Amino acid sequence: MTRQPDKAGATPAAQIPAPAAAGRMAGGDRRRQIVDVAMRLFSERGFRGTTTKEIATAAGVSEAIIFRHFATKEDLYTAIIDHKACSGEMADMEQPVAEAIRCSVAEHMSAKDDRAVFAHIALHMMQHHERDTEFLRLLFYSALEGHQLSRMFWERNVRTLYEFLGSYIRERQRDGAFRGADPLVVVRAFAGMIIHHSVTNTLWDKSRSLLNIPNEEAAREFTEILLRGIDAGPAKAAPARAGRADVAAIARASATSRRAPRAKKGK
Amino acid sequence: MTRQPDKAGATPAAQIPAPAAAGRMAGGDRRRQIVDVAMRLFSERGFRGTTTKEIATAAGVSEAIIFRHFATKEDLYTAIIDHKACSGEMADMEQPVAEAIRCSVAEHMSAKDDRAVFAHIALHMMQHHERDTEFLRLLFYSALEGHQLSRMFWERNVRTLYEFLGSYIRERQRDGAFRGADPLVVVRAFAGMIIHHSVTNTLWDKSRSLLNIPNEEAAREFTEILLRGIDAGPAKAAPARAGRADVAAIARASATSRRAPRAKKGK
DNA sequence: TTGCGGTAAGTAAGTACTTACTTTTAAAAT
DNA sequence: ATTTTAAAAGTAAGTACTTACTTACCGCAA
Repeated sequence: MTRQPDKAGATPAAQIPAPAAAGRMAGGDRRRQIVDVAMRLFSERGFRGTTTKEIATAAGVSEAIIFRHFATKEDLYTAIIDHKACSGEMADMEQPVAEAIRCSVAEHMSAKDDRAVFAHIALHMMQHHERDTEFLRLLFYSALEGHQLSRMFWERNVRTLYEFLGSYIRERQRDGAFRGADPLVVVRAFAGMIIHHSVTNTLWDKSRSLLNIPNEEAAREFTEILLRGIDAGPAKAAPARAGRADVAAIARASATSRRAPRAKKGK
Repeated sequence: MTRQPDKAGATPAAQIPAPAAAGRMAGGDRRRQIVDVAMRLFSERGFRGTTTKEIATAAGVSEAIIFRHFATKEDLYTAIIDHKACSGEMADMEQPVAEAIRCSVAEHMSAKDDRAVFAHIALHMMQHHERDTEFLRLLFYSALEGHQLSRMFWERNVRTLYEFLGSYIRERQRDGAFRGADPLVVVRAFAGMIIHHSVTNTLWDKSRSLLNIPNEEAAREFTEILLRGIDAGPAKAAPARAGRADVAAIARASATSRRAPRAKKGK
């Protein structure tokens, strides 16, 4: 098996996607364009999987000008973070939560219209994910590759969402509208439905071959499940206590048989 | 900024993690060991981010040995898939669903003990994810990098889960135990809670700083939310119809203002 | 003695980053 | 209005090193 001349057998696609801008550009514009191109490529192939040459070609310039604008490839990444964190007036990274809050969710909250509150948040998140697939992929690559972006997003966004929704749930629990349950677990359940749905759609089932529903329907159904799920109801006790005991039982059982396959090499 | 002598400033960790086996090995053993090591490294740094040199060093052999066993790096990846798909009697890739089905879930199903059914599946999946973090990361890298592994897993595992749980839900709907709702959406909601919880724990919040609960508790609460969420109940109509109409409204509203930022460069 | 597990030392094509040099542009000096 | 100037935009061709993969050659047990 002799070596093939073009070694890019792995991913030959997206090689010369857009020679882009032709003429000379003002410094700031070029810089922004490079960040834009880099973001796209990093989201497609990851930080390690993207070469500075590819970025240069896609931006329609020589490699050297990338290093005129950014000292290192690493710096390009942090530039992306800055760009996302504070690009003008619409900070992308705070959009999903912050905008949702501002945009009418707050009033629904004071009106205690639970369905409207949760459905709005769900729909907003889904629409955001659908529109900015690039960013979702970037986030996952970032988490896997251990870059700052994911940590920053987690602290700024996810934490905020948990606190925000969590405190609303606590309030409604005090109202007697929701049953007693750890609000953070409830938020995780809700966020899980939404985010997993988005991730599935953008990462695994792009063709929607398994499940193809419009965002509004998904948001409505997820909200319905969650709200019925945490509804205080007419003091209805959990019918089957067997389930609980049983879960604990199999937990114990399989905890013992943990060390079976992976014990082979020291350390 | 002069070039540093060791350029590995990006990720200096895990460079010489395990020189591993010393002496000569039988062909088959060595092969399996290499696959094992490669799997670990691919899950940590991705396919593109892992060099054959690193794999060789971690396996305690020279690089040439790797290419004696596997024609290309790509081949190593497919070997991982084969290893996962049909390693002896316990096919790892079919474990989460298939084993859960065999192991007592089936009886709970025929007994129509919904809580036991869902809690068992949830707990089983979570435990599997927790034990095999490596595989979870591998799956995500695979999805992002566009390798076969993720597609194969999706077809073999996720599809099965959806069909399996979906048909049970349909059955219970016919029984009048569950309210009418798209079973696939319900499965997505449930799987979302579980998988997002696992993914969060292994990818984003490893320290559990946001939410730290044992798997059994998470499984129990997620099950509770889902089952109450789809319970047929005493024919209780959805209280606030406002939520539904409203969701459709904001969907329409934001659909118009879609093309704002990303319209700049042609393709 | 031969087949197999193993290695040292390549090789060609990347890979991040530099250097030395040319062109464009826009404002200050004439 | 023209010339000067100088900063900034740009390039071609490196540099030092990595990377996937090869070749030629060991040593040892059956």
